[in-house]
This record gives sequence, C-alpha cells and structure tokens, in this order.
Amino acid sequence: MLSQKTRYAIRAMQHLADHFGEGPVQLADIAEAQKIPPKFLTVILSELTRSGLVASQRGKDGGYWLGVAPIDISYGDLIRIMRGSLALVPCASRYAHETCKNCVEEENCRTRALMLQVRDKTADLLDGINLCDVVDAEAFAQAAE
Amino acid sequence: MLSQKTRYAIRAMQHLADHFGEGPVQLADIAEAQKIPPKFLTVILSELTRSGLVASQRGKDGGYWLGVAPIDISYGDLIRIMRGSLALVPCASRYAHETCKNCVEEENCRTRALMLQVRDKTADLLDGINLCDVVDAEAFAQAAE
DNA sequence: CATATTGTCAATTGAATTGGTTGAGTTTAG
DNA sequence: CTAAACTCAACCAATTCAATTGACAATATG
Repeated sequence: MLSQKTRYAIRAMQHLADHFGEGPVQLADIAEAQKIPPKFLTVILSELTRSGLVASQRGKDGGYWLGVAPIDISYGDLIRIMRGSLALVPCASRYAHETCKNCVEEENCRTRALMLQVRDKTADLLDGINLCDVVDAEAFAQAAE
Repeated sequence: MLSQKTRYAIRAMQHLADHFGEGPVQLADIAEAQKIPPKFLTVILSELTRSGLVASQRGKDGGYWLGVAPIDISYGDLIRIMRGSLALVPCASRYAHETCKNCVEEENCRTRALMLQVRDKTADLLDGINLCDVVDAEAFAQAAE
C-alpha cells in the first residue's frame, strides 16, 4: 500500500501539473483543493522541492510550480521519490536494492525471482504514465503496449 | 512493500509445497529451514490453517501440510490472505474495496483510475504463478502471456 | 492412564513507522 | 519595515509490526 503521504504527494503533483505555466501556486491553494492538511503539505512539498521535481519561491506571491515538464514526470518517479522503491520486497528493488532481513540466500530465493518480475511489470506501467496523461482505461491500455 | 509476516508466510507455503504428499511437516522443521522465528511461525501457520489453505494435526507426529494442491494456490492468493489486498490504495482493491481517507471523490480521482489498472496487471501476474511453478524469467514470461 | 510431543490461541511487549503539529526561522514584495 | 509566503528540525500521539509469553488442547506411544 502507498502511504497517505505518498498519496498526498501524488495529488499535489497532479494539481501542480494542472496549473503548469501559470506561475507559482500557493501551498494553501493546493491544500484546500486537494484536501491535504496544510502543515503536513509543507513537509511533502519540501521533500519534492529537494528532489528537484518542484521549484519554489518564498515571500509574498511565492509558491510552488513544477521544476520539470509534467510530461517528464512519471508516476513511477513519484512513488520512487516518496517511497524509495517500486518493489514489494527490498531485495527486488532495482534502484534501492537491500537484502531482506531473516531471508534465505538471495540467489536461490524463489520469492525474489518472482518479485523482481512483478517489480519490472509494475515499473513498465507506472513509468509509462506521466502527469500529462489523463488516466483512463484506454490511455492505460495504450501505455501498456 | 510486503510485511515480514507475509514474506515468512510465502516461504512457509513454498516449504509445504516442496513436501506435498509426504505427510505432516513439523513447525520446527519449517522454522529452521526457512529461518523463521518458531513462535512467530505459529501465528502465521494458524492464520493459514484458518484460511483453509493449510491443514494441521496436533500431538505426536503432528504437523502441517497443504490443504489444497500446490498448483491451486497462487501467489496472489497468499498475498490477499496475509495482506488483505493486492492494490496500492484501498479504493483500488477489487476484493477488499474501501474508500481512501481524506481523498477527493472516487469517481474523479485520477490516482484511483491508474491504481486500478496497476492492481489488475499485478493480479494477472501474481494469480498466474502458483506454488508448483519454479519461478524464473522464462516461466514467468510464459505465465504473463 | 501417564506423559511427551505437537499444534492453538489470546494477550502482551517493545520498537518502529505513520500521520501530523509546533514553532522558530528565512526570504521576498511592496 | 512588515506582511505574506516557504523552510525545517523537533516533537507527539496513535497505530502497526515483529515477536514472545504462557496457558491450553489434542494425539501417539508405552
């Protein structure tokens, strides 16, 4: 499951994508439109800003905007940034590999072999959809080809 | 991510599958072979027994065995039993649907639309592999067709 | 029937994670 | 200079997770 924080991050990014090119969007506006506790959103937007996907400006008339074109931000990127990995087990992560605790040797772990495949398929899907896509069944089927 | 408990459950079930038809396998044997804390394993095996996938017998020479043929137990089943759902968000679960807390309306939630597709693809994969399969790249590619 | 062996199960525990807030800054426009 | 914004570390309560404790029930064997 994605954490609440990751879900908030995704909605915040969708909101910024919807207002891309319109100048800074203020945190309070995002919070209200996306039903995110404003103070918690500061934590989330700070993380996203540090990651480089979001740019920000302080002071009066400040706010946030995408630092990267929405077409270049995939859902896979967002989940990797917020959760660290797309995989279901640490040892099946490609970008953030870690050995699982209390496990058998990785080479002959059948669960790992399966989970690597699941991770790759999930990545194909999540990296194939970006913040510009209107996600519906058709768009998705197309992206999955 | 799958919880440690779910990972232990998967390894325990693989172990039982490997010894299917050989009579009861004792908890201590599973625990040792699969590096699972024995007392924790009692909790896990009790849950699996209650689910019907595992049968058990008490007393001397007792133990556990699969109550269902390994070919009829998919990895999807195991994860659903242990974790409740295959989905990344509660509102995208097919068997255990729940509305997400603090979310926008489900009908026009873009995240949900995407996560439903991810769930379905994941289910295709995980339900296509069972405890009889030796999971490797080839077997998997075949199952994914 | 006595006993050792094995599974059952609820309750508890300690640690980590989650979801979120507080509050003290810093930057910027006007 | 000041109000409007973002920044960030520290903190907090509640929940979840991983695992253990300990009392109990069933079964095979002598």
